Amino acid sequence: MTGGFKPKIVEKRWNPMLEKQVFNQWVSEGVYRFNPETGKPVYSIDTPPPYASGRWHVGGATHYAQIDMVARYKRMRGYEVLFAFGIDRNGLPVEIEVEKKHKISAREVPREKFLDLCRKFLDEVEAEIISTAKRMGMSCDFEHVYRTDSPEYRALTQATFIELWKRNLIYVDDRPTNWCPVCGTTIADAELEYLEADTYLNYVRFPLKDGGDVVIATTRPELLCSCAAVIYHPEDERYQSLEGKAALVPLYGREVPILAHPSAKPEFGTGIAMICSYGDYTDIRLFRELGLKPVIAIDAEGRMNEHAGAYKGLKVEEARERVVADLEKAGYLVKREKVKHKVPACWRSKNPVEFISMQEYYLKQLPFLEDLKNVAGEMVFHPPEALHYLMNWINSVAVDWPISRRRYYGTEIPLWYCAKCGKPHLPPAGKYYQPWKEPPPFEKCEACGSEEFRGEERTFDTWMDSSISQLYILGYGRDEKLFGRAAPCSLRPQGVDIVRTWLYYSVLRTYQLLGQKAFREVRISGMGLDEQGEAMHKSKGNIIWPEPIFERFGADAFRLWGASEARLGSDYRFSWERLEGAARFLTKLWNVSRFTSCFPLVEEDFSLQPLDRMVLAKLNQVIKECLEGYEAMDLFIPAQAIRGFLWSFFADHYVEAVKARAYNTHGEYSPEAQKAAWWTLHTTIKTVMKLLAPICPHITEAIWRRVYSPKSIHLEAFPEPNPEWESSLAELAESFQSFNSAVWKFKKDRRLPLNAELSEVYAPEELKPFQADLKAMHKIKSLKFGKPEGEAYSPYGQAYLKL
RNA sequence: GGGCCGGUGGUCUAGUGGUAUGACGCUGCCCUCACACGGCAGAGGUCGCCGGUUCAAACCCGGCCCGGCCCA
Repeated sequence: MTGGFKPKIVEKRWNPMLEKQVFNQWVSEGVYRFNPETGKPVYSIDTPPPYASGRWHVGGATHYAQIDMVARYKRMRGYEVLFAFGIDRNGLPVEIEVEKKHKISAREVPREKFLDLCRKFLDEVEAEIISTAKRMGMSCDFEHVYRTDSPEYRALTQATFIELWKRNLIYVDDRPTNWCPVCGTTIADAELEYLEADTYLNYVRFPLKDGGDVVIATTRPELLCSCAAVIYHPEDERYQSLEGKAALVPLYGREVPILAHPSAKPEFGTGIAMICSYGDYTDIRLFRELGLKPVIAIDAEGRMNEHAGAYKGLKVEEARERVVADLEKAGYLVKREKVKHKVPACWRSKNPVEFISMQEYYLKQLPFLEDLKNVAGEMVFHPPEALHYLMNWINSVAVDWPISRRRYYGTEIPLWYCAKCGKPHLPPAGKYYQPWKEPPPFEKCEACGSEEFRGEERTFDTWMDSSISQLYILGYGRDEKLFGRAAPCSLRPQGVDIVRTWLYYSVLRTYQLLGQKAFREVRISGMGLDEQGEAMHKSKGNIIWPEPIFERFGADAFRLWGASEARLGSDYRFSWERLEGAARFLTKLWNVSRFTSCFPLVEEDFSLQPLDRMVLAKLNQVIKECLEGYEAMDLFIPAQAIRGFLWSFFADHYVEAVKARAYNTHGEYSPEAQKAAWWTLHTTIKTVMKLLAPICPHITEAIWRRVYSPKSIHLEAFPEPNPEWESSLAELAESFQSFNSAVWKFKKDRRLPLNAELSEVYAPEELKPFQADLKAMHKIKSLKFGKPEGEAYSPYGQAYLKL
């Protein structure tokens, strides 16, 4: 380097492999340990407990990285951040994975053994997830990772159930619910997804009792045996003559009424439909509305039962084909049309659900919907429009929440039933109970005095556990001091895909238990997509894993990409190109810092030059932008602002202009002016490091510790605009930049090196304050201002130049 | 079928009344003393389509098409 200035940062570029060292230093210094004893306000983040049945792909990893950025920002803003990290270990996906892996069925192995297999599997995946989280530089409290299947957590789930039971919010009912024959359990509406499927629309002739016939259209001919009525639209002129008549069900010969009902769609099929128990939601509604008697024809395994007569024992799909064949043979089948339609399916197994009557426990939610809309409105959403995802769902909730599941790896429903009279008994809250294998904590039945009990075998819907994570992390029921101080939870960050489940249920449960909003703020992010813009699925084989990215580019490059890829709320598409772009910015950052690190840190005897004041004024603007972006939790904004300022303005223009003064090789600048250059360089770099620290925690930490302080940058206060830096000189930035470009272009057009000398140049009048720096920067012998006379000058924008 | 969101150079993105911002990529030149994972310069878009309002529309209104999400 020139003039004996040696950089404190020696390496020419940042080595991402050093990130691990940086992380270990944080751990050994306990930088992110949550300390409830500080007087700082608590900022609690209810990070989604990643589901332990699968590792993170880049989409998931990006989401967690973004949450970490928010956490780090809040920490620098003076909050004691409670950044919990939990692992969601309950529920069906684990069971399905384990069944697949060991080629077993949960129902065929002893429960105890099955649970062990699940636990072992979960431990393995959990270790991978935590290792990835650490490699990404997450600033969670890893010393206190919680698990939703721990006795403490499950005891809390059970305690909330006991509480709600006592308040009469839970009841038993035998009603048609969504039943997944593959998983063997009831599921809630929120757990349904609609899959497009190819199927046949069958046109079936129903004879009329009094002669003649009608043709109905159905996609579910196997349900003929449970047909209870035939409907047409009241305004459908084709069928007015059918009023009051009865039809005979083909193959079964049963007589069913023909009714006019607005649920029939005249444009669908023939406009006449059959109502069966239960083909779909409409069926369920109509049975209830018309008081029809259901005939359940499908059993819990998804097979036809005795009501189906000859088709008994067949699976639904098999029965469908056989029924169609028999209809055709008997002359009832008019035609078949191939159609696409949406079928409700289990979101875990992806199998179509059946509607089957089952006795299950329900949690009342219908009476709370209006209140929920009110508390939802009290929560601040980022982005603000995301509120209506929740509102839309609340508005479409139509039935209470079935909360019991006929599965194994979940929190047990804490109930024992009297073996004699059947009365359910609740244990006292506070302990974790496993009624299927434990004796009851009471002697005899309250009702009949019997001493024999039967333990409940079912578990809860996983969302019963997940929906109290915001209470659990704050110590609800365990640490009342912390809870009283920190509730309601400050932030729920989550993906848009689980608004109707995790967010909705959390809001519901918190309201039911505490009568208040669950969160102060909610951050809703879009989904991570692959390079083609499609969602990543194991089945599609398009998953991109983050670990190779960390190896090649480092966690910070990945994080910067994750921050700058898309605005908050939009989906983000993975791109190797853009990732490389992020990595390149880090190299730039490193090298500007390296350059700056050549110069001494000075705090006095400097005299700021106009060029310096312009930079500081611009820096103020960047600080403001960053603050706005971080407050809105939209990391795209600070990421873009920092990049634009540091690279396109600071490095490209200011640094180039200030080099001569900083080196002051020939002593043409005063020591005060030279020191001002040093001070401005360092002040800007220090500030930018802090602005970027939440997004790129490793590289900023490395630079910080090498040049500025042995203490972590993450313990620094976040920058605020400095009123003393305000200056109208900021308005000259554009003119300054275009003048530089003009000179560069002039030299380029003449194939001159950029360090070639120019004899005479005219610059715009307003740039006069920068005279000395500009002169040195462009090697101009004579720099004048305004517009020259004569034709010896080449005009370049506002500049006029002569060799 | 209904609702919501989006459609801006090859890709992504800013822009809410005066013909367009930035990034990535691309092309050319340059190893200029922080950086070739660099610098400089440049090409590239009539802002999904049609119509309307207006002196003036990417931006306002209506209709349509495409993509996505949610609901029925």
